[in-house]
Parts: sequence; C-alpha cells; structure tokens
Amino acid sequence: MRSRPKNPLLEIYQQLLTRLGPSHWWPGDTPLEIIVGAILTQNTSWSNVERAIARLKIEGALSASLLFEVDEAMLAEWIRPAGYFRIKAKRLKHFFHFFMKEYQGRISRMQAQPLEVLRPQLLRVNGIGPETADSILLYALGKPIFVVDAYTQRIFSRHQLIAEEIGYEDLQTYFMDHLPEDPQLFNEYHALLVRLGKTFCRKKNPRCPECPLTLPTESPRNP
DNA sequence: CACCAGGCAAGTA
DNA sequence: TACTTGCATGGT
Repeated sequence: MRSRPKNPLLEIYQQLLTRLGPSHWWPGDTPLEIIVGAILTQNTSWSNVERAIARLKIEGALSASLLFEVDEAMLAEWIRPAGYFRIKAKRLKHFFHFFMKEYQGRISRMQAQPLEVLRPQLLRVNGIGPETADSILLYALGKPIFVVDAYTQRIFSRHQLIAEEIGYEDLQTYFMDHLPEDPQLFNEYHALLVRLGKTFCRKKNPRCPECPLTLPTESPRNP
C-alpha cells in the first residue's frame, strides 16, 4: 500500500520556490501604485507599464484625488507607453470614480470590507475583469484570493494538469480548493508562476525545452 | 517584417 | 450563450 500522493500544487510550489527563490512581489511601492499597475498591465508587458508609472510619478499623479480629478485626455498622454492608452485612461477614471465615491479614496476603508463584498463590486467597474480585480484584492489589499493569469493557464495546461480550455473561475477554484487559504502563499505562488512563465513558458517556445519544472503527477507505478 | 505581452468589453449571430 | 474584434506601445 502506497502512501497517498501528496498535494501536487504544493509540491510544485515548493519546487519553484527552491529553484527560483522568493520573489518580493508585486512590484509597486504602495497599494495605489499596485492598483494602477494592475490596470495598466492588461495584456501588456510590464516593461511598458513601468514607463507609464514612472511618468505618473514625475507628474505627481499617483494619488486617488488627482487621478480622480485629472483630465482623461491628459492622463492618456501620461500613460501612453503602456499601450491601449485611451481605453486604459478611461478604465483608470472608472476605477477612481468608484474608489472616491465608495471609499473616499482611502485604501484602509476599502480594506475593511470583506472579500465577498469587494470582488463583486470591483467586477462591476467597467474595465476591471477577474484578473485585475483579484490582483487588486490580493496584492494591494492582502485578501486571500488566488490570481489566475495567462501564465498560470499556459504552464499548467502544457504540463497537462488542467484542460486547455479551462475558464478563469474554474482554474481559480482548482487552486483555492487545494491550497490553504493564505494570502502570502497565494502571493508568492502567483509571483513564481509569472517568473517561470516569463523565462520559460512564452508562446514562442511551445515545447518549454528548458522548463525546470518536473511534475509530481506520474508517481512511479511499478509494472 | 511578424508576433507577442501578467485583459476586457462591445459587437455579432 | 459563444465567438469575434478593437484597443496600441515597445521588445524580440
């Protein structure tokens, strides 16, 4: 009688942590900056987002009241390097309208609300979808929600741990059903997946020849 | 040159 | 409901 296979998700996590080391994530100095970054990075490389954030800092625009008040067209110019700059300016305005109206532009007020209230609220803001909402909840507010992204989906489907066509919520449920509800764990796990993905799991090399991840799925069953 | 990057919403049938 | 398309800059 063989012992129960251990939790594959935890094994993969330990493996990534050992090989890559801890991440120090999300790149952002304040919760507000993390929120802005979460919106700007939609379908966009982080290096482009960094330019936009740098510009916002130069303009002294990384505050809730300023982002609420600033002219949308001017904001668009500031964030131009992040791409989709008109639509993202609109999305930032939508979020900060919501943030001022519901929470007076204060992170602590927002943080005081439970996850079950915040997530649906965020999803109703035009321009905030599941990944952006969850990134804000986890990385800016420290709420225990697992962030799924393109890398998560690609890495796990290439290793045939999940179906290729799995949806966001199902994949998130898969993780959260098999991991302890710990924001720090969710944070580090997602960070590790992105770092692995950036290096080894781009669309370019579908084979992932150098992928350092070895799977716990096939426990050696003796013939 | 073509393709891609830590999505999302709006339009179509 | 289930596809498809627009959005846009900067790196490879």
